[in-house]
Amino acid sequence: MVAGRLSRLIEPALLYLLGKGEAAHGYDLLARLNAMGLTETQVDPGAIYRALRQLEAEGAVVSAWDTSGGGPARRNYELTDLGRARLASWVTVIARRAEAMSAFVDDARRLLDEN
Amino acid sequence: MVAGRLSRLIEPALLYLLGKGEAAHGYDLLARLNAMGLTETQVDPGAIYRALRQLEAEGAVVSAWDTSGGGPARRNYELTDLGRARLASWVTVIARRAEAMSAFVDDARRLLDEN
DNA sequence: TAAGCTATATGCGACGCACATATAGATGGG
DNA sequence: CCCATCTATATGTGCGTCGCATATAGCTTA
Repeated sequence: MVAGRLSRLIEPALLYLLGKGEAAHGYDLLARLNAMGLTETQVDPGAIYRALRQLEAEGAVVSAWDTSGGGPARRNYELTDLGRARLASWVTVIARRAEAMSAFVDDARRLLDEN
Repeated sequence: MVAGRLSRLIEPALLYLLGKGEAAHGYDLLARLNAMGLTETQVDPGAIYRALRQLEAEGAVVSAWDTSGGGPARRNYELTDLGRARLASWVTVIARRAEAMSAFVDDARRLLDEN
């Protein structure tokens, strides 16, 4: 019942992973994002691909097909300067929210412990 | 551009405020919720009233009309045991998410500082 | 009596996902 | 050789949570 969504963490997480500079196509990012444990459930592939395309439409990333390796073609993504700036914006927002949430948790725990 | 939604913080915040036991009708909760600073923008009254009614439908709160005071009638809300349990569930979820977000912020800041 | 505050409520639409499904190239086993 | 499976990208659809607008109505004050 009580679940809690991702609430727009996919986008900043993708920007972060791309900022780390390793090979970066969607399917790989999907695995790495799941490994980060930011999310409570497995991340939906559809959400990844859509987020990447929107980020590209906004100029935060650029992509290029890679047909060199075996298997189906990969769309490789790279972070732009605008993308780095976008990540920085996200960080301040998320930091503020994390702090507010921690404070709330402390208050609520105190209340619950009172009984 | 970079905004970040409430991501389901209204419901736990309401449960918390009701748990503190003070007079509790929607309009008052609205002001107190805004004072908490949990949200980046002002909370929408519609969201409050809808959340309260849904919580009542789920048995987490109960309400009663109060026509004693001046001004329009107020619908006073009270937390149930089920509501307290619900708040406890939320707290564990939010604590985990806040921790993950803090860790992400640290990592991302380290990455951005590398330049 | 008109404006403004208190108080509750609904309509509508956007956005971000969850779940399902489609496609297709490559690879390995029976 | 063909079927299953893995890799990889992509779209369709629907739902929940708001954000914004609007409606209503009682009471207060100028």
